[in-house]
Amino acid sequence: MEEEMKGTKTEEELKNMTLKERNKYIEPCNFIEQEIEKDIENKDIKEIITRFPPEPNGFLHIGHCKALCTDFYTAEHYFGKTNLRFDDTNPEAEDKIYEEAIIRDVEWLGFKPDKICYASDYYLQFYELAKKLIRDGKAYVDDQTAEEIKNTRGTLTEAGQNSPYRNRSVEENLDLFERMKNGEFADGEKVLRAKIDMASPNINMRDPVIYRISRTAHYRTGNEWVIYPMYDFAHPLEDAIEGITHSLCTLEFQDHRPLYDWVVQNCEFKNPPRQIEFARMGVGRTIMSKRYLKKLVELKLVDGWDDPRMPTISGMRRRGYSPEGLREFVTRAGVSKANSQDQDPAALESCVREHLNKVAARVMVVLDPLKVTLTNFSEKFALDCEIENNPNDENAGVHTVPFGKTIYIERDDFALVPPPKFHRLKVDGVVRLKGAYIIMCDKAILDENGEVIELECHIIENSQSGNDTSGVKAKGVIHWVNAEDCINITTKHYDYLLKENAEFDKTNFEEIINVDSVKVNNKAVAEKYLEKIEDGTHMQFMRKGYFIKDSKDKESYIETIGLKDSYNKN
RNA sequence: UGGGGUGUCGCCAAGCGGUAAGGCACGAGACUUUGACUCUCGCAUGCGUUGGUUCGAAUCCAGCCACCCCAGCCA
Repeated sequence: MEEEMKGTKTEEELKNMTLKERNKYIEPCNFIEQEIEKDIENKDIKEIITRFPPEPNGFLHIGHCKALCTDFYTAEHYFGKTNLRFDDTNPEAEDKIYEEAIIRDVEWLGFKPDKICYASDYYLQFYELAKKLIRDGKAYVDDQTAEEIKNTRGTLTEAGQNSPYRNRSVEENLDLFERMKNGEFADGEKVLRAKIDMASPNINMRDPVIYRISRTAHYRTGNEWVIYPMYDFAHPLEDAIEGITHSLCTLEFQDHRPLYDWVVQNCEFKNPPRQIEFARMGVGRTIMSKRYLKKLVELKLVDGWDDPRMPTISGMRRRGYSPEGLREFVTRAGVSKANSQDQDPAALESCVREHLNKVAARVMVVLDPLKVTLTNFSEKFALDCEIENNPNDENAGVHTVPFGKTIYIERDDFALVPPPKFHRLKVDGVVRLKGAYIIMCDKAILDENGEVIELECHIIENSQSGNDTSGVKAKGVIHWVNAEDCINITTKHYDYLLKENAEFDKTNFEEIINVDSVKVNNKAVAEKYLEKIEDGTHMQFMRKGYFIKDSKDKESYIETIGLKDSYNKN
């Protein structure tokens, strides 16, 4: 009965319902939503609120896009909200430039946060809550060094030992913590620890450090604080303070969940957020570790965080990937708890092509030109060839290319010794020039090395595109450029960042990266229309691939991704 | 050898006791003035493994096996 009711309501009707009523009509689309559905049934939740909580210590990459989609789409599905929250609790690593890049990327991807907030917004509350834990006998100041704490934490199979400072009085702890805050101690001299259980099989529960001293200036709060809360303390509180109902994170935080719940409970929040973990998404033939992406940038092995080979959102944007393509990729990948392998880059590329095929402006560009002289060209063959701007968009219109006596075709569209099933140009063979005439090749002119340097062809009478009465059938259609009416351009082609079959394992970094992964081509010629196309427009160089003008180097065109090619594959 | 997780086609992934969705990749064909796009067809007698329960198991139970995560004053 309920099943039948699902999907029978309009957006508007659903919007006006309470979460519980709406629950009957909304179909969960992954295991997280199945859990949310149960929570809506069993708890008193008014609105689903999630958060995307990056640390501003690097640029977002395609893996973050998965988290972004999971956070935003989940909330959206339940007509809820999502906060963009910077988890800025470690002043040593964080910077404004990363914050700005993240905001830019989130926006570009099309996500609209309900609000933008910062862990540092709550520093005072964290501090007060820490004092509450101390007053309740649930936290203590530890004088041990980092080394000592490490040595008494125990191992995976042995329990840890209690700190000698574990049983200080509330008064002493309060005093010491106050003095930590006031800067009376050196960095690392003291920490605040939660008093939980040094014998817990879960190492995260063995009196975790929740506050430390650091005099590094924070990029937002400057030197206002010298004590900083640790992730495990701050994160659950950030969620609770913002009223987050579902705190979605990756699998490696599963072991932190008991601590997360401990913090929320002991700080006495009445509507505790629920942490749910899902699998990270990786992509093959690239590096996704933030640390190593940073290294690529620092060692100048790439042209910054937005190098078109980078798996960063900025890099993919510069390369010409579209937000639609990226979001579709993540959606297709799905959400699960399985520790799965990397996605095949072909899956990403498929999504990128799919969207670009719908929107790209078509233009004729010859990447590797071969001169063709049309020996019988005369005024009667003069023609403004019409080229559709986008066959997938009826409103896109056409542009024209003047036909002429001398043209360029793609070098590999001609073969002296044609392989089987080659239906492009060969001596005594015919081919159609896209939007123009069918031509026949009479002669190939070679240089002293036997390289073809020019072709002499003639135009077949009455073979004009759209008005062909010649009776001649050409199997192939090739693109071309008028030598009298073209521009020279530079194109850049990129290979994968990682060598084939190379597995990134953090020790072989320099050997596995593909150092020759950029190829610059200065020979390309394009129809003049290319100049009229606005910067930032996705283009398809017909029969070749999708390109976009480089936003950094305006003199060149970046190949976003090649077209599929079932001929050259064989 | 402690704890927390996961194992379904080459890859991702549905499935929630009634007899293996879908996407990518791949293969065959149709169409095509982009060898693109689109379309059609094919692609797990099998769900880590071994037993058990059941009329019936990928789904429930038990035992094995494999892999991932955890011993930062990082997040």
